[in-house]
Amino acid sequence: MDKSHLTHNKQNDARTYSRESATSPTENLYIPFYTTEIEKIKLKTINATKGQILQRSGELNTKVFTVKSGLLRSYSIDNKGKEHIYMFAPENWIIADNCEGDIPCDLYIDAIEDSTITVTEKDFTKLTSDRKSLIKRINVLQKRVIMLMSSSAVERYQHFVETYPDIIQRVPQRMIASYLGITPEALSRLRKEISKNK
Amino acid sequence: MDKSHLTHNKQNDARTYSRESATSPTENLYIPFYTTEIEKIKLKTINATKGQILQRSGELNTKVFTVKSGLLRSYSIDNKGKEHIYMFAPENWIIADNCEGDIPCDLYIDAIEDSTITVTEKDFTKLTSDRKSLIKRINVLQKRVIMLMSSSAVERYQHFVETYPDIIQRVPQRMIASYLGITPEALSRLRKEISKNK
DNA sequence: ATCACTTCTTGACCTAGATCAATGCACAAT
DNA sequence: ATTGTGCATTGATCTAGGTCAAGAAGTGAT
Repeated sequence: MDKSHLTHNKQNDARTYSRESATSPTENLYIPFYTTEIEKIKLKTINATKGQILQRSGELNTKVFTVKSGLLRSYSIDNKGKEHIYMFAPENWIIADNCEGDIPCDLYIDAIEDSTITVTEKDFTKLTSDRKSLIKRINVLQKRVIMLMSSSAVERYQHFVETYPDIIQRVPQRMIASYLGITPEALSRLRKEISKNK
Repeated sequence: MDKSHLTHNKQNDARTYSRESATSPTENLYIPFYTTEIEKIKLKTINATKGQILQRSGELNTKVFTVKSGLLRSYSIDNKGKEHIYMFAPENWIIADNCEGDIPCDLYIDAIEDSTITVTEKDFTKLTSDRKSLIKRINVLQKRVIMLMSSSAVERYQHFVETYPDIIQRVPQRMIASYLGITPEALSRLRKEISKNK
């Protein structure tokens, strides 16, 4: 039996791998919403050791982290205590929760490797309205990704009902199902369950 | 047995429901990336009848649709022919595929109700670099949402391997699993299957 | 009124992936 | 060398949700 995948040594490979090559600036897809020209407020550089937490879910006025070396990740923790990784951020990537100034963030951010990071303040006063819209949109998508990873169909349905009560009235159920990522049959049964339990 | 949920009449409810109230401008989370000031190029207003397709997956130079009345949706179709709705767009919402000018789009857009829509051209030449970054980010999230809804764990893993070969080398498998939305055990088994079948 | 069409529901069965528990392994600290 | 710790693997079993097929009920057109 082929066991080559069992003996693959991650750490050694990493050392011989060019860390810059796979994430060229033009391929940097993780930039959340600032450019370096505008928001150089309270910029500082810090070192984080492996496992160090830089941001916790529920915090306010979260920062924007630019990874100089090392590797960060952002993740949420569901009601069963399970982690769901939202993204990884290697060298030259930017990572942050896109929550607005006075809204508690959803994500934890910590260091997977010892890392050097620059930290910047968010400054919403300098954002144009279209960039604010974009950020809102990213936020909605962030929540949707996390829900798809961590919530049951029932939870996703209930969230949809609360968030878009008007849409429910106007589209056939099979489309709601399609939006939620389940079949119409599953949605039908799930609605029956919900109406039974109240 | 309670059958009230069975006799609920969607259409009649919709008529007595204020369509404006639930989607006030400040709550508009679907704006993709333009504001009305900048991109008023080739703006025209069209009427679409229920079921009419405004955009197909694979098309280039797709437009931005602003819904004046009615209801649109965007969706992808997977390799089994199944539709996955990415978003709904009722009155005053903006809907588009965020694909860049010369890249074929992923989404279909059609009318769920008879609708009146204004159509605008995308103009990437007028975008600042940070807005381009934001759009790219939205694009990545769009793909991730669609993948979470329509692809198996194996497909999502293979996509991850291709997209982030460097990350694979640097993080423990349980974190890849967490990113993919599956358990470490499932990832282990799935990798075994893949290595067996080649 | 009737026919065609679509949506929703329900039942029976299936499957991808989850859960739980045990084992083996690499690596770090002593 | 040994003990601990975290990670990957494997097996056994469970379950949320999928698939397939058959009705029921609403809607629209003629």
